[in-house]
Amino acid sequence: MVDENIEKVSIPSLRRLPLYYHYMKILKKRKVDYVSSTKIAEKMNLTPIQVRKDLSITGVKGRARVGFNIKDALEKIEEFMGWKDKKDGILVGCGDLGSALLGYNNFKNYGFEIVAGFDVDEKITGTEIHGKRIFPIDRMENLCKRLHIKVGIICVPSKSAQKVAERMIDSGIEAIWNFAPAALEIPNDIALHQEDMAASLTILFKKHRKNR
Amino acid sequence: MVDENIEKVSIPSLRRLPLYYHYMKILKKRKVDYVSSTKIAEKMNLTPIQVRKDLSITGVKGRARVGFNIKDALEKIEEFMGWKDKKDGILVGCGDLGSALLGYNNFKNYGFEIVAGFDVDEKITGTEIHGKRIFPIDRMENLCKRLHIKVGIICVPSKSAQKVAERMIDSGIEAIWNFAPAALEIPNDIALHQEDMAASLTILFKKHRKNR
DNA sequence: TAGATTGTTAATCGATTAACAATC
DNA sequence: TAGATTGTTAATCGATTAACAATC
Repeated sequence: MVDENIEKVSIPSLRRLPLYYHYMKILKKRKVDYVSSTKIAEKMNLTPIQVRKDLSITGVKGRARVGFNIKDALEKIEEFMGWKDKKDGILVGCGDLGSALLGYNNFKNYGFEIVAGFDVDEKITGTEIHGKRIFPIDRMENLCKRLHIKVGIICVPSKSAQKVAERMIDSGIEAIWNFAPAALEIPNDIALHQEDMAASLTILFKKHRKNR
Repeated sequence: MVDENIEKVSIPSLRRLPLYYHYMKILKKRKVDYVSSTKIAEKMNLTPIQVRKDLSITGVKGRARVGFNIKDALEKIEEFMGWKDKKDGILVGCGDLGSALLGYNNFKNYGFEIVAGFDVDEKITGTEIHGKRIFPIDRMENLCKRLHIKVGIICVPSKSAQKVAERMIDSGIEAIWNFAPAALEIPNDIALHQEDMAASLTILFKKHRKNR
């Protein structure tokens, strides 16, 4: 049942669920116990039907006239999103953005931890950034295989991104989160999520233009 | 014609266009002049039809049997995406992530520039980060109004995000790029783009799980 | 009870894919 | 010329929205 749903969930739903989650977290802190789809929808300019549909994939059940139990809903969202499964990852490219991600404390709330950083710059290899050790890139394969690490984050300049991706794949990485503005060419069985500042900026600008 | 299309373009298309762009940039560097939709589609596991449909919204015309002129296509994408229009923005919350964004050089390729940072921490106000001056948050309204700044980036902790958003709106900001994991409640006429690490991570994990 | 809210089934809307004539 | 590729129109697919019975 749950496994069937995993296949069926749409990307837009996966983007909305965290918003409901953040909002319900705040309500929980305010000691609120229940919230209706109407209330949630109002806050984020969506329809109540959409909120109910999204929440229903997580398996949470609401109560007519009352709404959703916030504690339950938070639990179910965490479970469905896979935030309860612990996952380790490594990060390559410890420049400004890479360093920021190494220190991003919120990852642990989503079951994710970056266990090490890699870089080519000998000035930073051997040091620690935000408590994470930084290794030369030659050590990646050994470390990833030894610790069975499957998630890799790319924060290198675009022109090195493809090479780093290939090296990650050789190291046994199965899921790549790419922050470099580069179209990676990788096999079909490797999961790729592209974080694209260009796309984000453009979506923001287009929405802005539409409003005027 | 162009203005009609602006309304019609889908978010998924806006996310794909930068990928074609990055890829064509590389080809251009390699002195390649033309590329077919088939070739592009192959590289990113899409269909050629989808690539042609996406490209057609930008107004670029291909040539049968030859494909798309890369120089033309890059030009048209830049134009359509609004990367040629110069836009200034400010950033609030100069912690790790905020600092990284202040130093993110790629923004200028998309016509965007962060002109100043704001923070509550007196240890950093008055200093510069990556060449950008950091001001106390009280100065935001005056500066934004004076320089007609319409774009604001939020990099503060979640619990302050709502307050910062409201302050931005008071300062005349019309488009908010929110990196805090918080569901902002803002008027309908303010553009909002939520950058959600939780959503990104989850999409990556789900793709990964599906592959196995 | 009355009425607000859920959850599900059906209808609509929009994006992707297929088909194919036009073109180089 | 033959055949690869574009661009457009039509068909399909999937996500959103509407309708409404069930429920508390």
